[in-house]
Amino acid sequence: MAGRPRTFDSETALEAAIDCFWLNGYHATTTRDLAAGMGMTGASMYNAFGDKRALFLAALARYLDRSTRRKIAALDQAADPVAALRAFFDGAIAASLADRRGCLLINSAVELARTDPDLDTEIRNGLQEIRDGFQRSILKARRMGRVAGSRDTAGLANILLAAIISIRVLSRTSQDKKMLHDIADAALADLRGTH
Amino acid sequence: MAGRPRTFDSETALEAAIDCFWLNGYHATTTRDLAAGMGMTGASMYNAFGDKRALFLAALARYLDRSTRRKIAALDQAADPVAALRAFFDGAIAASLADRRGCLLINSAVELARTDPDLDTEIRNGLQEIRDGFQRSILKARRMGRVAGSRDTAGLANILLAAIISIRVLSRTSQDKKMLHDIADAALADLRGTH
DNA sequence: GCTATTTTAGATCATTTGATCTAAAAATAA
DNA sequence: TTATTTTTAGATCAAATGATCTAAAATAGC
Repeated sequence: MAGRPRTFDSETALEAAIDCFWLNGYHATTTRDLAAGMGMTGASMYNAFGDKRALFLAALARYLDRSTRRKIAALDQAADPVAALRAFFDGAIAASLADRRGCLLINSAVELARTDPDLDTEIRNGLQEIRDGFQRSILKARRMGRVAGSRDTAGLANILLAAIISIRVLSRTSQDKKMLHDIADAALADLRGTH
Repeated sequence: MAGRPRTFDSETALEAAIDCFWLNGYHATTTRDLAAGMGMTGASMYNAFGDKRALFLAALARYLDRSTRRKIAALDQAADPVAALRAFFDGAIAASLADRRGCLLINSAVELARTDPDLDTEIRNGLQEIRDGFQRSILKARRMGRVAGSRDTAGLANILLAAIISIRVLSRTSQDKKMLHDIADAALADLRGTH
């Protein structure tokens, strides 16, 4: 177990792969695009990450870890769950206006749903984690008296999930800031139960 | 201007092309998939519809005509705009549960946004037509006293657009009927301004 | 230094893919 | 019939694509 040392960092390379897939989607990204973007030769890429599908799965898993899960964790750690949800949506809108690639998870859900069992599980679990994170914040808000006890927290979580999905999808074709805020505001107003 | 007669019907063939692109998306659909699905040889396909991109544009345009625009027209013709919007969402949810391909327009927005100016225009216009159709129904409802005069009708239209997008996206990965109805119910409740 | 091991660079392979070509088939018009 | 036109069938082409191979390069352990 010696051997020539790698000239690349695995995590940096995987980040580059994320960028490739994120920009053009799975099918429109070639293995040459990937190797070039990752700054390595095709052989090294296949040696380190396996085939294109395995690389995509690794890239999506890392994206979920360093992006989606991090934001959900911020929700869980926030003292004020309603303010944290507001910050979540404000951040998502700002990110969507600055970077029009949308969300890799949601893009993948649309492009690749039901093409592969492993991928399907990863996508479904990713969306479920977002929904569950929302629901935990909603439950916390309810315990704090910020959400009426009669409300269906699962239903409210679904509404927030719908909002972030539509914001991410619409931002790929439109830069209408008001529209994105209309969507987020309505979802958050549903929490309060008032307009 | 004589010549051998075609053995296929153009509209039937285009419907078959819609089905191909709808099932697997643009990039994952090969010209051989298309020719086979359309029941013709590659040469006939290229002769009648031009290249793959042109065929996709024609398929998307026809989809918008026979699917999206037809539903918007039903909204415009309805005597009761609120009931019509309810029917629109109920129909979309039923269709989404029966056919998990989602909506070709929304799928294309995610897969192909900003890859081609013509395509971009078609997608943006398609989404705009839906939004404008919603807004006309909302304005009609307001004139009938079913929506408070103070509400921002453009904002409400955005909320309905967001709802249909998220329903169509989520139905590709989930068959959770309650979730889809939660989303539609919340959007329609926003119209009324009550919960 | 020598061997074993791993990575790298670039060529290369076998398919796939978008697209076209050729010739036969099937119609109309004269 | 004959000439003309359009479509069809299937082969075919050139490029792109996913993946692999070979040989050189670069390390650690002995």
